[in-house]
Amino acid sequence: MFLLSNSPPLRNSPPPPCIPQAEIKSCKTMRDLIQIHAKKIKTGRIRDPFAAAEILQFCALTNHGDLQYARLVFDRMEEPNCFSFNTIIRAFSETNNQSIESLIIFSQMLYNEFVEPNRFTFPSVLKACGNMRRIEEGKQVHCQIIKRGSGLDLDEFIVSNLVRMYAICGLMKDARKLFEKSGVTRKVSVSDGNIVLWNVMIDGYIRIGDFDSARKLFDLMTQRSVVSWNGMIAGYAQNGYFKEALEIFQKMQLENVCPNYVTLVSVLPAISRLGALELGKWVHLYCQRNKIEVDDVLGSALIDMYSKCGSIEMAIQVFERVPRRNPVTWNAIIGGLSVHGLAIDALDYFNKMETEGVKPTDVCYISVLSACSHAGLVDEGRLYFDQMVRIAGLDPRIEHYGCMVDLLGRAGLFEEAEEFISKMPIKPDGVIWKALLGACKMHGNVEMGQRVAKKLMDLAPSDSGSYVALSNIYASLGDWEGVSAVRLMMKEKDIRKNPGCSWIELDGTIHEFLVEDESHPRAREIRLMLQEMSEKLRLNGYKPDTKQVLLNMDEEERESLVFHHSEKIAVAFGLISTKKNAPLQIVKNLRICGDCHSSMKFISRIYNRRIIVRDRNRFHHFENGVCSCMDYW
DNA sequence: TTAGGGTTAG
Repeated sequence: MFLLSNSPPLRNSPPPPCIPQAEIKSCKTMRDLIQIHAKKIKTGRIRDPFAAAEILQFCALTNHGDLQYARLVFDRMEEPNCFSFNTIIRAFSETNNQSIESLIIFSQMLYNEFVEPNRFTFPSVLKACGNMRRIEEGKQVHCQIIKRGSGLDLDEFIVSNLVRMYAICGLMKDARKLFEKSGVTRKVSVSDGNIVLWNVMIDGYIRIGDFDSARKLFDLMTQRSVVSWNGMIAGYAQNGYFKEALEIFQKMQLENVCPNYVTLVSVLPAISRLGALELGKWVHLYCQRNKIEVDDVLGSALIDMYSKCGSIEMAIQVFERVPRRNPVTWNAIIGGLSVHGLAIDALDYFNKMETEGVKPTDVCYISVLSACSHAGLVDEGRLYFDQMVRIAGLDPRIEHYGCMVDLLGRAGLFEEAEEFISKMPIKPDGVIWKALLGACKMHGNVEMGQRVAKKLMDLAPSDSGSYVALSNIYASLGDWEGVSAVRLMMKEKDIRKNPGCSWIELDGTIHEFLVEDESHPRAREIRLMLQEMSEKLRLNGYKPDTKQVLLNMDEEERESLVFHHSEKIAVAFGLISTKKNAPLQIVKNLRICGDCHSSMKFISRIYNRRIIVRDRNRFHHFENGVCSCMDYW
């Protein structure tokens, strides 16, 4: 309900004196405001432009306001002054998807003979143009600024918003010109207003993917605000430069800059991807010590961090304490349980979510189907897929089809899987065929394996994955001729296997290892540990599995090679660097190999260690000679 | 004024 006067304002009678401002300042809700507004309409005081402007400001710009109401207040103003125009333009420029209103009102302002846009008008108008990526309108506004003179083009707010507009639209050359013209690059030190300009430029470079230029500017800054740090961290983290994101985050601590809410939400995904649990725990503690509220967004990031860093127990704990849960929060926990192989729990949480009235999203169904597939729950998987389509009315995406093919393939239902693919309304991608190929390898289905590998090779001729998988199928059946043929093909086409890489975090530092890696400062001790491990494992009945080695070498060399796989080096380093019985956590960029998987089982028993390996697809919790995946991965 | 987030098949 809008309490707006329907009677036309009396033009000739002067408005009564304005009521004290404190009345509106004490408003806490729209309800309070509406009461005062009604009173002003009744007494005629609304005709005082200052009183009306004050009402407008509350509705348009405060947290408890209502922009729709503000628009009606503005439209009813008989002669809106410059202040009111600026207020409403600013309010719309800051509201998602409504920036166009700012431009419409701005053009009304240009036609209004009683008001002139001023230095407070242009920043918002430029912001609106930037938000909508309307560079043509933006350039026209830029012309207006120059044409009107009065030093508008030197105003720091206008300049920074001009630079922002060009930067956000990707026109970095124009942004750079203005940036350099502003003189900030010539100043010895960066002052509180200039930082904004630098930040805007950094953000612009990151948006166009020019990380070198962004970093150069960042490094040149003699003073930075938390926004400068956040910009670099979020930029790196969202574009896959996880190590760089952590490096900046750590540099930030060294320079005694306090991270804020945005910093933490931005850095957590990088921590998750790298599996840096210690750092993740530090972030969580930092929230608690500095009273940074763990809301649904930060909570989701923490849940994801704990689950991706191997601590599903902590992920559950954070989930239970989050004050409100949105679909992403639910997805984070369900996805976490799923990659840890806790399919039943994942399905329990899914049901809980539905009971609480939260509608599952398509992303959630991906986690649920993936959980079913890893646990071999074929019937449940079929049921959920059906539920998603028929009841939830969601269109399956390629990821859902991928899960289903994986589910059917792992269960050995080859015909059903192939038929499923043939009926897909979307063209199957490489991942779909890889899922089926993986199933062929698992069940030794050479005939289908060859066909699928051929399809994959046509689809992505330079991707080593299909060649490696086909070679592994031959190898698992002892067909060495087949293995050599694939090897020859790879050699002819100069296709190389992606190098495996594993890492382990100790005291907040990430130690990375490649196969046969000797580059670590403690390489000698690691080598001795690997020898000791090899002897102890053999004494306990371990037999090396060298089937998956692609290279042409004799058996002894093959055995040595598999024993120097990156994940084993990481474990050896963990064993010599941590206290007795302490759990070890390893992250690997590819899937764990069969030999490493069986070795980890032995190591967990012989050395009495819990070993958690996160591979490309999921978690393996090794304890007392058993893996949580039950060898089904 | 500037940055503004989290979840996703193999």
